[in-house]
Amino acid sequence: MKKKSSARAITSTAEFARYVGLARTTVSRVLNGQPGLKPNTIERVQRAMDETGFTPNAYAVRLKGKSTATIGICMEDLLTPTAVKKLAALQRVFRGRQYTSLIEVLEPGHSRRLIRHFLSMRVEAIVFIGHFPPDELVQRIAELNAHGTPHVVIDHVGIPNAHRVTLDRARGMIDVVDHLVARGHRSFGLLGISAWLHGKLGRMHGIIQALAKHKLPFAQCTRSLDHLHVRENDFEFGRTLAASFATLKDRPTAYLALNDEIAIGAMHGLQAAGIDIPGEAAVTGFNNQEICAMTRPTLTSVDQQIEETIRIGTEVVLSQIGQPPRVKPILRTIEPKLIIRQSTDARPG
Amino acid sequence: MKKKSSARAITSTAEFARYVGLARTTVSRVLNGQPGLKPNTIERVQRAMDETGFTPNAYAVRLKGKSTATIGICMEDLLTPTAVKKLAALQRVFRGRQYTSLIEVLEPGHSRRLIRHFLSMRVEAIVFIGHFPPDELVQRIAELNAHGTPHVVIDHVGIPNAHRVTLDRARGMIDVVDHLVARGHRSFGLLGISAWLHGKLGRMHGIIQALAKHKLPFAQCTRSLDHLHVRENDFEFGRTLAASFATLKDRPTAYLALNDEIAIGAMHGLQAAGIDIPGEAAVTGFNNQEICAMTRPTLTSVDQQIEETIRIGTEVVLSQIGQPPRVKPILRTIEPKLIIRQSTDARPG
DNA sequence: GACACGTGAGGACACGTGTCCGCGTCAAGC
DNA sequence: GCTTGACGCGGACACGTGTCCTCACGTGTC
Repeated sequence: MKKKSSARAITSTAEFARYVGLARTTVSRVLNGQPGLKPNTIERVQRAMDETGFTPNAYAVRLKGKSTATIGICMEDLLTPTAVKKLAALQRVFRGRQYTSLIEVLEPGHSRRLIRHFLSMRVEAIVFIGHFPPDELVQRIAELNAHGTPHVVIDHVGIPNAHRVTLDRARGMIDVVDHLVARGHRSFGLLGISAWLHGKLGRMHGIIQALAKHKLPFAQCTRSLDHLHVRENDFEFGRTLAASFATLKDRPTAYLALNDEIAIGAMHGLQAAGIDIPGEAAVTGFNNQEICAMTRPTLTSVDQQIEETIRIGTEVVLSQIGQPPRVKPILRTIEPKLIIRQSTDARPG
Repeated sequence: MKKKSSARAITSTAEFARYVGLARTTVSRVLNGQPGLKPNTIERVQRAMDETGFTPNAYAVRLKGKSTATIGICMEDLLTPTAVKKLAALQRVFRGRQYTSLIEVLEPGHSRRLIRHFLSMRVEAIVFIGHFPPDELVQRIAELNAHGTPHVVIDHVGIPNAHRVTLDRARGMIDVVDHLVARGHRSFGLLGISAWLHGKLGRMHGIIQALAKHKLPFAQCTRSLDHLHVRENDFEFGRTLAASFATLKDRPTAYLALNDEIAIGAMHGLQAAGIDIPGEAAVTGFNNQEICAMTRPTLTSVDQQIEETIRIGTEVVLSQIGQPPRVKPILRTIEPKLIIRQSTDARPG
């Protein structure tokens, strides 16, 4: 409060101790909460800190060997809502456990430099969120393993050597197909869902499995027009896809989209062609973003269970700290949850 | 590549120098790119770094007095899309200028602790993004000023002592009203827009100004039902507000919403009451989020010009570094931009 | 053979902190 | 008056790095 005109900020405990009129060691003991100090002394230091705004130099503190209590978080970007929701949840959990987060965005081709930055900051673990060039990530994980730095990869495919937490997308699509079949649908348009990615946890695997269960032949019951348009996985991609489907004679009655944006685009495309949703066509998204409740009709989607994903993820990564390196990669899967809304709430035809 | 079985990671240049077979000082000179070294020596060090994954301890480097090149970014939350977009843009700019960002979310009541954390990390400046408890923020800014640490507050009202970059919301609403008046609208419903905030740059100020320009008496031409519902500034708030408006005999033909979520909720509420948009009612949002292009009809909104805001913001904050403290707070304003879409693209019925 | 020059070794110090240790000082209790 | 604690002082060392300095070694040149 006393402004003090502050000639210049105090930058060391020595200087600060002179200001308070105590020995540097005494001040240090106050700051670290050691016993054997008079309440009066403690209060003098507290007051002086408020007056001067002095803070111990974190770099010197960490240097002396105290744990850095820092976790590196490596993001693909900060643009997709789901990625950011994961980041927010993650930072909240770490903060609750007294860890500081070091958040960085990875530009493809610079992963090596970024990891080196994390290591130079002596992070105790690294979390990867988003999708990265797989060969680059595999390489970095191998280096981290050799280096003994714990890690976890959140929901990324094709990184067999990594500890990871992955959403069971197959399970999600099984629920979607079950739901639509129960509503009477027998023909399905696939929007942006292709076979070339993922393994047993992949979407396509779930769709095939579910159709087989209902004795519906995959080849006859599904249709994809992805090859007709530039794949951007966004609203516009969904809209043009749907426009193409709308021109078909025997078009599917249900449409499964890779994500919510494509699904919403598809709804626009279908509606623009005069097709009623859900009366004449059902549409499903994936990710269950807030936006799903704001469309007309509201959009049935699959929720990623982000909170639980992050909870498990932090568990996986924190359990490695201070332990000998694991030989076998950890794999935890998360069950998504189908959220049914208006866009699938009618029987076809 | 060579795995090397890595007994344990190398943690100091001394140890590393022994590994390479050079003197510590020589290694240090290589790492800092000093002249007078044989290419062969440099290459030996590079190779050893690749083999061992050794990285210099950042805490020791910074301790020796080298600038920390770190900027603290204080966020309200990581949930709203606009806040996150600002964060992403900010980090990108700082990275391009070789600054590291320290990103933290501020929980109300803990601002003092957070700022102390930033200061202990010896950040060279602090950026605030989002809305905070004003008295708390005013206090923190005063402390930063006394401490000599540069700062900038992005788009926050009621912080007169801070350097800040603020969106001219009045300008945005003037453009909105001009547009709607040109389309023939004369009566306006206000959704979540109240007078109790902001000054000359506030929305209400712009609305009043614009209506006056068109000789439309404010009291007769505008209507607010905010008091009827719990103010949450979200989709549901907009929906219920619109439902209330729909029951009015002489309801307005145009609706100005505080943000996009309310606007979209309002569109749902009006449409549910059988009112056609834009034929029977026009709706405008604010922020121009991606979602505006995904609704039916697409939503006219006001773009925050985030890129420019951040560009100016970094300019303001970086210009303070290494300079004597400014006595007068800097204030830069940003002109928003009206994006016209379907939701206002008709003359009232 | 003397000299300059290029290259690297190795010692020294500083940065700000935590912690240990021995030594004063002061007050209370006998 | 003496002992005994409680409390604080001040010296010392370590942490890993950058930088400066002196010194040694080798090579090429005159």
